[in-house]
Amino acid sequence: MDERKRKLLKAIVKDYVDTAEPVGSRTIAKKYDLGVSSATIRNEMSDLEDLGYIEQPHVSAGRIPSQKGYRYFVDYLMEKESIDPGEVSAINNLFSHKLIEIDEILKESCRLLSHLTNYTALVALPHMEGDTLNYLQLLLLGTNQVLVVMVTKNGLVNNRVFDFQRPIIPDVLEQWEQHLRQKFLKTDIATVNEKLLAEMTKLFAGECESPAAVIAKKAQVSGNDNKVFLVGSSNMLKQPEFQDIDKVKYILELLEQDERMRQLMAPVREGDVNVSIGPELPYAEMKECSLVTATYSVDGKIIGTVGVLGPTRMAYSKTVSMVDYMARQLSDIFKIRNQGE
Amino acid sequence: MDERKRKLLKAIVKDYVDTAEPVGSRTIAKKYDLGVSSATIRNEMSDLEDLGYIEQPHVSAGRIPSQKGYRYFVDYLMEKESIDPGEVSAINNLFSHKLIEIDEILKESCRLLSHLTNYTALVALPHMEGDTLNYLQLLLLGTNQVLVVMVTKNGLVNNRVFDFQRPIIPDVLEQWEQHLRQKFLKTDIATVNEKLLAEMTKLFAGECESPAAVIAKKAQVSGNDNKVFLVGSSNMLKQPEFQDIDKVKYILELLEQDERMRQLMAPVREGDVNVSIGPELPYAEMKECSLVTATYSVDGKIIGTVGVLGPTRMAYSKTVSMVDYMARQLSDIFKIRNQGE
DNA sequence: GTTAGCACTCAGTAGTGGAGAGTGCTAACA
DNA sequence: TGTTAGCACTCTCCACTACTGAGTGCTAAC
Repeated sequence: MDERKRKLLKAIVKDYVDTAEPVGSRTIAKKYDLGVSSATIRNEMSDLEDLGYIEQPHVSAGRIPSQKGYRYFVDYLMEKESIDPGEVSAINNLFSHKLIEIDEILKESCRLLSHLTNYTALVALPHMEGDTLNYLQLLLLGTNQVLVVMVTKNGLVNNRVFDFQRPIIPDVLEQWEQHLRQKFLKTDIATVNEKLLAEMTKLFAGECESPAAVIAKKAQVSGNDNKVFLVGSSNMLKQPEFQDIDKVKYILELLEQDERMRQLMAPVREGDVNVSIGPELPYAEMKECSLVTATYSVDGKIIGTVGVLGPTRMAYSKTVSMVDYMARQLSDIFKIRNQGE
Repeated sequence: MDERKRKLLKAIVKDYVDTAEPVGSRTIAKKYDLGVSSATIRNEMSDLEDLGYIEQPHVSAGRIPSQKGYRYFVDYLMEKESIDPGEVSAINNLFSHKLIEIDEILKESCRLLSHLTNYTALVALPHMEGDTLNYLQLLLLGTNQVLVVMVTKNGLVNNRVFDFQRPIIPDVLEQWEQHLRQKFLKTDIATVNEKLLAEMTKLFAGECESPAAVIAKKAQVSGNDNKVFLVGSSNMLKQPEFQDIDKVKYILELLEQDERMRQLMAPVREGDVNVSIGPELPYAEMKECSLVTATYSVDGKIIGTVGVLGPTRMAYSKTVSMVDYMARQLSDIFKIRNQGE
């Protein structure tokens, strides 16, 4: 790969991303100033094809970047693009204290990301690893109902209502509370979830009305571990490469499967933006898609992921900048929140 | 409309729903036992077309039902279809106490409805009209933070954390609590939301750290008023009439607009199943769609809506039964929940 | 090593000609 | 008067063909 080939590959990727049409040698010669004629470009393109960076849909068509070609572009050729000031302020606006719930902030981030990139945006919610139980209170609602309030260090509040067969004496309730507090306060959430059920069953011993399965579920501190927001799946339909209903149908069906999306958004590595191109993605249906993700974190601990899914023919540079910026902003927001508490 | 025309229209609708192909007179004569020849059917079809119940895509094609034809079918011809036992048990299974959160139940209902009908399912979450504040407690988290827990009669739990500039004295907190309880317990949520902010601002007078907008939002009992679950939009792509990307693109874009979906799911009338056919829907993009909705309620009060969106060429009978059953089951669930309290 | 020129390939498009489905009309029939 | 068989007619759909244009690879000259 000499310098000229690199320039050529870059030009091919750029043009193909812009036009969605296979790029011919004459087009390159006219539009991009490589200082050589189309014949030379033809020779170089032939080399690039032999090397596997570009391919030809059919013999009389131009070339399009291969997965390897995109990978090379993303790893070595892509220049960092600065984000449009209007777009920066749109993102900053979002975080300017108008929203309270973490959920809402993330949902709106997702919406905005989709809107700014014109692709499909995904945001995986913060998970609770490393979080601890900071507060636990049992409250009597009426005579036969107990409300359990649990608050974690990171500000996650959980409520559970338990129905009992006979009235609860406040003194007993306080005993229970003391007991549970001693056992679980300052404990990390994983341990709480592991042991709280056993403890509660022991305490409530047969007096609680709900079936065992319900109690089991109630005795868990549940967070947003499992949630993935997804906005703009209809943007897929706007891409010229997805004009085929069957192709796009499988993609959209996949997008509707929360579990799959969760796996897709599992954090890869911290700090950096990660780009997965076509066949690098774990689902065959997405072999013509690319995913750009970045993690957001607090205290160096990854707590969630933001991402953008589009066609492999994606505006990588812009998308990477955007996802990166959004992730950083989210990390900042959570830092501010945690300081406030 | 004599009996024979009715039978004919019914046959045309049935066949078109099954095959998605315009129905010809010979097809009817062969497949449906009307006791007359195709020539007679042709004459009758010509009449039905004059009356506006069916139409011809082009001169040498069969007939398809018009919006008026579907309307007549739904209002007068459709027979109530009993639901497949397997499907009934699938629905009942869903409600067999495995899920705790109302949210989860509704989300799963939506998912199931989409899965059973093969169309797009919508569930609008219960709103709080008529609900009252049943419980209010202020809890000290650390020294500078107050957790406000509010529980409504219908079991909606709300938590709000307020940050204060200086430590809060427990006695003061109790005073505040007494005051707020006197003012708002047993009050309906609308009034609470209207007046709680003013009251809190008065009490907390300048000591609270958050900006005014955040306090305002925190001083609201927020429910699920605005949420609409939507599952199975990719099912739209499976319909033969939606093989045209542009058509389906506009529909999917519409489905992504929460506000629009909220309006679509605004309850129409109680108890009954409502069917909106094509142009009867408020959005032009949906002129080839039909929506079947039913409300679910507690104590005769509508609290939410379930619905199924599909092509106008919809299996109305089955869909109506399904939506109806699901709505009734949801009403039952909420009744049981309320009795439990 | 670069370039101009040229033959060649192939997707895409427009035009053409059945084939088939379905109708409307007419005339005969019960 | 209502029903039916028959037939001409219309129009979509599909396959086939020819043409065009984009783009290549190769060769020979610079």
